[in-house]
Amino acid sequence: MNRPMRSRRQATLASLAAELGVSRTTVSNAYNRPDQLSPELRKRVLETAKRLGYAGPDPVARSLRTRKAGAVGLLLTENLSYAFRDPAAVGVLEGLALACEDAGVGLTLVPGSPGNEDVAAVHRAGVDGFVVYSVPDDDPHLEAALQRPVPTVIVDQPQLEGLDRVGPDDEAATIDLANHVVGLGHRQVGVLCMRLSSDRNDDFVSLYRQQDAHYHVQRARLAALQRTFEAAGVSWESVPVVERFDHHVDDGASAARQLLDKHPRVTALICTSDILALGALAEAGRRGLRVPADLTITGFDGIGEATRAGLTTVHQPVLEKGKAAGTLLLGAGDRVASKVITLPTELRVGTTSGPPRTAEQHWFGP
Amino acid sequence: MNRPMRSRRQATLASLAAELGVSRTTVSNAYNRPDQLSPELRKRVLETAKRLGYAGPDPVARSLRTRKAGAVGLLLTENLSYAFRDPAAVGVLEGLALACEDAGVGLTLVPGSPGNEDVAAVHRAGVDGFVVYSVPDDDPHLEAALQRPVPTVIVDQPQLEGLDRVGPDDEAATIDLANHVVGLGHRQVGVLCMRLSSDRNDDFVSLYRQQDAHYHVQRARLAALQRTFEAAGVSWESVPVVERFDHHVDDGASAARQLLDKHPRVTALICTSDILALGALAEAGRRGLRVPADLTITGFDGIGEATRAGLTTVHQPVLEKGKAAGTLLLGAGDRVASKVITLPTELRVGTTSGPPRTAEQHWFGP
DNA sequence: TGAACAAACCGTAACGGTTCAGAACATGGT
DNA sequence: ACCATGTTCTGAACCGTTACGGTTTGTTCA
Repeated sequence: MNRPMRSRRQATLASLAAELGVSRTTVSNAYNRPDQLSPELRKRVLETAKRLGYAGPDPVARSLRTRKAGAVGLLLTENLSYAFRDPAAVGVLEGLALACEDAGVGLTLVPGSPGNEDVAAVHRAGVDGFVVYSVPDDDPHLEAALQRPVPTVIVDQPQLEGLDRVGPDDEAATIDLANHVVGLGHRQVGVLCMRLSSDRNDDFVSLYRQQDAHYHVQRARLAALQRTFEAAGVSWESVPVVERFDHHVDDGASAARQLLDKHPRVTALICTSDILALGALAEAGRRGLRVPADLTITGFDGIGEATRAGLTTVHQPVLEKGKAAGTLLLGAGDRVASKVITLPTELRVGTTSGPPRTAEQHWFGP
Repeated sequence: MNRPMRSRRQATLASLAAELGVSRTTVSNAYNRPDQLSPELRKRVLETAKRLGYAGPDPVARSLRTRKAGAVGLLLTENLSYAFRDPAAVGVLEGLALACEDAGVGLTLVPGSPGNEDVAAVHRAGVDGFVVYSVPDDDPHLEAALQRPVPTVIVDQPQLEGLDRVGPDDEAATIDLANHVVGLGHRQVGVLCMRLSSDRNDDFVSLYRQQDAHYHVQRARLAALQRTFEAAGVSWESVPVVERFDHHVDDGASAARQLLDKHPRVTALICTSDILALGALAEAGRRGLRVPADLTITGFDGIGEATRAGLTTVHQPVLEKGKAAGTLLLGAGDRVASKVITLPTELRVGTTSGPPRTAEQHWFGP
């Protein structure tokens, strides 16, 4: 124990009132409505409180009475590290925390009971609302949150009718990016993507698995790529897509390795996140491939390290995303219609994208 | 509003009991002690609950009665971004979140009411304990937390007698690093450090300010550097130290610029964090300085990006730090003595440190 | 037959506050 | 002397739950 021993039992508002010979109401007012009692009495109350080691009204009891928990809950995907290791996710967290701080409420990370579908923690969380960040379409925790009589806001995914949501237009953004790559002349491309479903598949991805992905964001990005490349005359079936369940830089590297080993003629690697792209970049270096001369690499998100590495990517305002989610939730009290906020994205062309290697340019020669 | 309209008033345990014609105790038992009632009745209770839109016992009321909030509070420094932008801090957060998840409790980020000393949020937080991360020696929020009748664990700083704490041995680790730099032959060094006090000073630091720093960690690191370099015959007064209030890569770059502009003959830049070092690295590149041929740069923390950049740094196990804080706090219930956990650190020599430039080696020549 | 015991359920008293409608008293205006 | 107004404080109800110590009912077994 690192606290000094107080009296036999912790002081309460009632014991304080008894000690002072005043009513509980008065003590309560001393803390919450200073104008409701004389300054002298208030001073006496506060002094006695200090003497008795009373740190003010119990937050939980107060919450019960006022029907305000003073905190919003954040539901992350089952794997916490997944969220903390990606600066894009951390950015959302920061934005949300900022919004909460502004409103003077806490932000509670609700334990996800990794792996299993134990949803009890969602029911046990003393919060005034939930922000659900990037979970699969049929996530049980989301469902549990919706059962609670508090508002819920979704960030990124899933996209559900009638629910508040904030996120970018993944499809439009990806089309932009794909057009950039197509415009450079690439026709032999490969794709590195994140987890598509809750069953692990660190391997190439079938067309079916792409379309059946449980994660809306990945599904939308892949679909947008498919659409754009097919419009450019590239058969999507011929485009190798490699998936990674985990989401570290090393996973991006190993995915790039796997893809390039099998498809060495690929001239561009489109990654659905910057983290994966950074890994791909490392792998390219390891293979002695010059970027972008030998290989174009693109990311998605626009995290700081990507900018520093000169990565061509789609930047999305993650901080604003978190903030928007927070303000949306905190202002959801008496709103009647659901609200969807679409955030702007920006294609940022860096130094990792360029025309395909000259060896292949005879395709376009005279 | 994004929730369907329930009945006139939210269902409670009592209304459910009334509807069913059983006692509240029984309904409570249906949720908390299934063995205390017949399976049929329990099923009936749960079904009726679903029909009435009752999502289970109210968490706040339950907390009041059981005297368990089911969450621990995290107190960060006044500036949230400060914490989220540094992967080292995020690592601690992740570790702590992991420990909380294991224990099935939430992790609440307590709003710090930026800048001002409004400590109310600490008193309003419904939590079973506090983790205080890296705050100045006299932080009012820490003081407020200690007043609450719940255990508190400190991470990194401050170092206070009789309080639980987890952190590395900053002094020993820094001495290791300094000896490495000294051993390479550097005698003209500069230092980039983080905020030393709550008053902003983006400038060179006086000796007095170094020793009077309100942040224990920075004070310890600077003191260790001073000790080691003076032992090597370097007058510490001649060593330029530049401070940055904020803590982004750009701040490291500008600090390096400021220092090198005034002291171009410096052969090594010791930074008290990897973030600052990464900035210094960028600035060196901008100046056309080769690292380490022209300039040695070192960091502190061992974050991922630093490793990828080949930075010479001191690695500390941030994830374990957070985890240790969590387990320490969660197990603090009936402990009687305060506990201090010192984490191991490791000097990681990368490709950014080497002997000083040859031009100056005539100092040591025959 | 009835004592013993387990299973199923219940009543009451907290848990520690906030809120609201007044009571008691003083002040000032007419 | 009377009423209106304001200040300061109080009593009781209520927030939704769980802990604790019962009671009731049914079964088993000597």
